This record gives sequence, structure tokens and C-alpha cells, in this order.
Amino acid sequence: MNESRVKILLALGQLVKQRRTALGISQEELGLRANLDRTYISGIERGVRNPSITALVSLTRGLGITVANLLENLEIEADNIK
Amino acid sequence: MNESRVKILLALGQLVKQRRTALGISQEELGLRANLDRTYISGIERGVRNPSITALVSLTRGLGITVANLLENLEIEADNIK
DNA sequence: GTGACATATCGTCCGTAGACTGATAGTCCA
DNA sequence: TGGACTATCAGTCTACGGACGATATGTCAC
Repeated sequence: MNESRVKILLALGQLVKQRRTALGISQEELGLRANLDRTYISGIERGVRNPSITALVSLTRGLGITVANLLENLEIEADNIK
Repeated sequence: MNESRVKILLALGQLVKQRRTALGISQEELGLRANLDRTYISGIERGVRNPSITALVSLTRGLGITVANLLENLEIEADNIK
């Protein structure tokens, strides 16, 4: 308890990192684009942060996609974590 | 500032309420299925709450859909609010 | 070497997420 | 008129969201 929560957050972090590196930008650059703190982006990618829906909207705008777009494979990815 | 945040939360509330009423269940029943408090569900539907990604996963499981599923039209709906 | 750059990680801070109790009010039906 | 059901809303409480400063580590080029 609660490993389901951890799985979700780790899966989310992977999805964010994949998209960010695909864009070839740093965490700091993404933070600037999304108007979120650099260390907060780091926390999300490491799965230690639990962002709100409004933070996710900011984040995905910085990534050039929609929230639904980012989360399409979230539950599937989470099920594949250990 | 920040009316963009308010728009997002109002749009989210509409999507949740639409889906819940389509299922024909009460806020309390959804709360039981999603393991979230009755008054918290009410706050989300009224757009005064800003749920985290893990709360959204719980909520959408209670609704029988995925998060991506619920949020497909979020940004579009938000743009149409006032 | 040292310098720039990227990331991880720590600690502090304020505001709010989310659970809970309880009150109020509207609708519907016996 | 009553009670069952539903939703809004106030208020309290603990835990965590999210900003920020600072340090540490590693990598690469010069």
C-alpha cells in the first residue's frame, strides 16, 4: 500500500520523459515552456510527484500535446510496471 | 488571472457530471465506487476542486472509463466556456 | 584541469488536496 | 405532511502540491 499509486506516478513520469526527450529539450526548458518549476518537472519524471489536472494541462501544453494525448497509454503502462 | 484554471476545472466538472448521469448513479454512489468522498465528488463537478492524477484515475475507474477517455474533449470544452 | 550544461536531491515555505461531520434545501412519492 | 433521496455548502484537520534556493553528481568539450 499504495503500490497502485506509485505505479501510476512512475508510468506518468516515463510518458513525460519520453515525450520531452523526443522533443530534445531539457527539464529546465520544459519548465520554462510549461511555467512549472525545474525541480518539479524532475519530481514528476521520477514518479515522486502527484500533479493536479491543472498542472498536467500546463505540462502537456509545454510538450505540445493534450492531456488525453499524454495519458492514452497511462493505465496500460502502469499495469506493466513490475 | 487565473480564469484559465477555472475554465479547465469547470469543463472537467461538466465531463464528470455528464458521464455520471449517463450511468444513472448519484454522487454518493460514484464516491463509493471510486473510493472518494461524497462532498469531494460534488466539489469536482462544481469546478471548485483541482484533483490530482491519482484522484482522477480513481474517479474514472468509478465511472468505468480511462482518464484519457474522460479528458478527450477537455481542452475543447474549456475553450467554449464563456 | 575548469567550465558549461543536465539532472537528482534536499529543505523550507504557503496554500490547497482530500477526508470527514454536519447542516441546509430541493424533489418526489406514500 | 411526512420521510427517503439527492446535492450544496461550511468548517475542521492532516498531508501533500508546487515554488524556490542550494548543493551534489555526472558528462562533455576545451
